[in-house]
Amino acid sequence: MTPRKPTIRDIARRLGVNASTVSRALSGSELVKEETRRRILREAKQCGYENNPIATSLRKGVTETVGIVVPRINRQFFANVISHAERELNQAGYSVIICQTSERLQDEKRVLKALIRSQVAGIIMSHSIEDPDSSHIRAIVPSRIKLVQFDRVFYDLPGAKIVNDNFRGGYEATRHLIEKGYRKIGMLAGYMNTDLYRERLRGYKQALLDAGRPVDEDIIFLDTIVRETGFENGLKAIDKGCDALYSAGDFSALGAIEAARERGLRCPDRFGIVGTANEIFDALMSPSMSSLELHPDILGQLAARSFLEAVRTGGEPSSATVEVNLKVRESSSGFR
Amino acid sequence: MTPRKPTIRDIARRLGVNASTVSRALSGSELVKEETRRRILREAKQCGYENNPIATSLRKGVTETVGIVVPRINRQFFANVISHAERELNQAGYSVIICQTSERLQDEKRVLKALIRSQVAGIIMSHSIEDPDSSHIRAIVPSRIKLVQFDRVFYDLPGAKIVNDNFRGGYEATRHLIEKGYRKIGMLAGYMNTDLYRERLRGYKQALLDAGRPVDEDIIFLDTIVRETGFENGLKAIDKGCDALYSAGDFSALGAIEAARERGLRCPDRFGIVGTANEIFDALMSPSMSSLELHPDILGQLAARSFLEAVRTGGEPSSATVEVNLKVRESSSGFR
DNA sequence: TTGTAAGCGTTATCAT
DNA sequence: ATGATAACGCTTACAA
Repeated sequence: MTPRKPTIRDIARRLGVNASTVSRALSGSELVKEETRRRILREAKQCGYENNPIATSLRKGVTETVGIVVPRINRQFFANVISHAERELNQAGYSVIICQTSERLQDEKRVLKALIRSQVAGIIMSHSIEDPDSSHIRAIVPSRIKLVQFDRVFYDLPGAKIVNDNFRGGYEATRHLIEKGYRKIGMLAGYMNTDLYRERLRGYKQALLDAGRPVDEDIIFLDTIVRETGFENGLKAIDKGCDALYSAGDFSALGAIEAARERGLRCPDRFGIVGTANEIFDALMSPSMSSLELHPDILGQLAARSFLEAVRTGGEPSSATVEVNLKVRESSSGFR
Repeated sequence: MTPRKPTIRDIARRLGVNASTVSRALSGSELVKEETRRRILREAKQCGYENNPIATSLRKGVTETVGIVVPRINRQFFANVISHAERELNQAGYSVIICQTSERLQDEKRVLKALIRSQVAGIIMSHSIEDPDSSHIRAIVPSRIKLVQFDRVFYDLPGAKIVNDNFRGGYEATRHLIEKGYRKIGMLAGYMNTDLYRERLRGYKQALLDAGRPVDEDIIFLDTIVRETGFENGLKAIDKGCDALYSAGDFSALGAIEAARERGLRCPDRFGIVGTANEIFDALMSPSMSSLELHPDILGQLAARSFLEAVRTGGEPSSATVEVNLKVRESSSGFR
């Protein structure tokens, strides 16, 4: 027999005060006499009272929950962002609802609607690769909800944008390959509907220009960046005379190394490559892979803090750019 | 100016019926005249009505939410379980709140309490390594909440247990090493307060016994299984004459390979190893690492379905054991 | 088949 | 400083 959980009314009755007084005492209002407050707090603790957040939410019209929306929970990068954001938010008393879109526009709409409907206080998201633009997000997310985008962001939406310094990253990776003596450097560039890939590409081009080299659109591959396409485009790049590639992803970089092997070019002697994301396997492969290291932990933390700060101040969440850094390993150690 | 979202009362008023009728119609009750139902549904759709799940939850005393509790969100294995469980649950209309314990008992208690307080319908969890036993879970989780444990489970708790066939896994991995000609096979065994490690160890021992070999407790390392301890214990094992190890984790296996290298033993010729979990890097390393492949996707799916089925039938969620399979690669290809 | 009314547990408003 | 009261939006006996 479970005796029903005590409510503020139970406490009120036992102490001969009114429920509203108990509510005030519990929520730390100034308008309660010190002694009354003490009696209430003691009784509450004593009878194991616990606030019912659902009732509070119904009354207030908002929950202490934040939705995190990512393309895939099980991608290392996103898992790390989520992990760190979750920690921050939990510490601040927020629950976290996690949703994945599987890179599908339809799913993104669906989960956003579900989050809104359950009255989350904020949404921290990285949009799907399928999104043609931000219009559906604008249409679904009401202005009262704090919106924090990270990694893949739409600049025409309100709210915070927490991003990697992708321009800088593309620039450094490419400059590094140039310095190591590679002559014809192509790029596995990713999807141009996503800002972060456009930025990495821009960095790549700028590095070439700054080194007085031509930009050859013919060796810039605007394609998905998975292992298979990395292999295919790697072959094409090599056949077009490339002796190095900067890849906007590590898996496609992996495919490109396989392509070099397929063509009998030893990496790094005859073919250099730099990937992006510094996946665990990069350091363990042979040759080990140079890669642009991102910082999902910091992104997650900043995203969470941006939201929390906005709640505290009542203002808009604030944006940030996170530094990236190049992990130099064997795969780009120089043309010989 | 946002016009307040329509409620069932708004619909009721406009149609000249009672709110309760609208509620019934929307929840698919039989007790509504076909025509009335149609009018209500049409009006609801037309005015963009959306049910407020918070009000429903307050009324019913339970939400359509499931809590998933794991030691770390960003561990590949757990991220995969979560990802697949989330998909199943979302499809069934459930939200998913994800919590991590960082392997700490205190955090586990905290998040469990938070989930209970927010009235989740079920909890899918894998307990923390720090847990001495199941008593805190029993104390916190009320019987009305469906409990589904996976991977790391306590058998003395009610509810479902979805586990890998760890005994079989440990057995197969060890038998494989025996067949490949390794003579003295040790084990990086993990934590004995966790059933899954006990089972893998049991499998290891049984395989040795079945092959007529002695079980030497001196080369069974009951320690954490991370890269560092894998290295340290790998050194010890080698110094005790081991020429092979079965490791209950891939990272510790990695450390052990490094230990072999440190001692000048070539893997796999003079030192064989089989890891566990089939992490992505296993296939990319050199030598590539043999590993016991687990199936987090299936675990996640089964855990979610077990919960959903229990809700449907009103009964207890049902348990399952998932097959594991050995991925044979270079690191165990034979003593020479 | 539909309406009435009470209530889930909390908080905000107004009055005292 | 406290109390009374009315919501928040929905569901469910019970009545009609």
